[in-house]
Amino acid sequence: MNIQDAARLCSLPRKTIRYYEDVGLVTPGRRGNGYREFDRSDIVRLSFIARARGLGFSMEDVRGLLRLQDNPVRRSAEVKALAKSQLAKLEHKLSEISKMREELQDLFDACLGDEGASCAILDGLAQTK
Amino acid sequence: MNIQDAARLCSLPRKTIRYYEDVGLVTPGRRGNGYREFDRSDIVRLSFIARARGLGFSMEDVRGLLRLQDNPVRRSAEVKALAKSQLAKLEHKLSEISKMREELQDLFDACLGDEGASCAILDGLAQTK
DNA sequence: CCTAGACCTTCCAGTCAGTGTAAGGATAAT
DNA sequence: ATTATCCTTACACTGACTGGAAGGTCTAGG
Repeated sequence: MNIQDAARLCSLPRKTIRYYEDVGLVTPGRRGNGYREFDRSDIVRLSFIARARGLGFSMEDVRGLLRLQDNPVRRSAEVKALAKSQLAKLEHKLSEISKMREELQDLFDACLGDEGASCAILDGLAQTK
Repeated sequence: MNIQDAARLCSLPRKTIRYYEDVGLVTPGRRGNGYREFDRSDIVRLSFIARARGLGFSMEDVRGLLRLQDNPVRRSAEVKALAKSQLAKLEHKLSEISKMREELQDLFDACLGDEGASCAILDGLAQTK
């Protein structure tokens, strides 16, 4: 299977698949003409990566997850620890962004949004508290 | 005032202040010896940028906000429009990350996290749905 | 006057996870 | 044979900084 079909099957851009090969996450075979040849196991691996990235895992973490996935004597506790750390990161981000939204919403609500120059948002940003 | 004191007053790393000058957001004066000289208005401007960045505005947006701040005949409606778009971005991010967390939490809960190799998290990532 | 340490400067490279583009080779359909 | 669509590599760029090297300046103490 060529890269285009692989891309369709794992829902990743071709460029991204080449990049993942560059950084050593996948090693599809090569045909005589230099074309990459993707088989079923490459697609499974790429989909695994895509899903892990979709949960926000860093490339470094994905590497760890793949290492565990490839290791038949892994301990699921180790996987769970990675997941826990990632959950914490997601929750941290959520609270950060949620705080930003609240602050911005307050400024937004205080701003008249009319044709005048006076603006509570700019005032809020400029204030030397 | 030298850059170190400026950095303290606006709560930004020195490196970041130099970067903001590089990209044209601030233009502190220069002394005879080549050192930057920050005055009160530079600090206000840097704090403005820091606060806007803290609300998640992109550098591009910050540029727009500064342009409006500098323009005495601005319409506050324009500022409010920027804020609205930023609020929408924050909410989009929140829902994305919230979805990630939910999915990951489900896998996390299903994983035994013991000394065995069987792992619901890896299975969830590997499944070819 | 000299020196040590703490400032300051510029410039270049690296981060993360890709994405865009150019130049060129291979294959498939007509 | 031609055209269109694939495929390849290599390099540059993104955002928003951050780190480090190499070198100039300033201040305090001896």
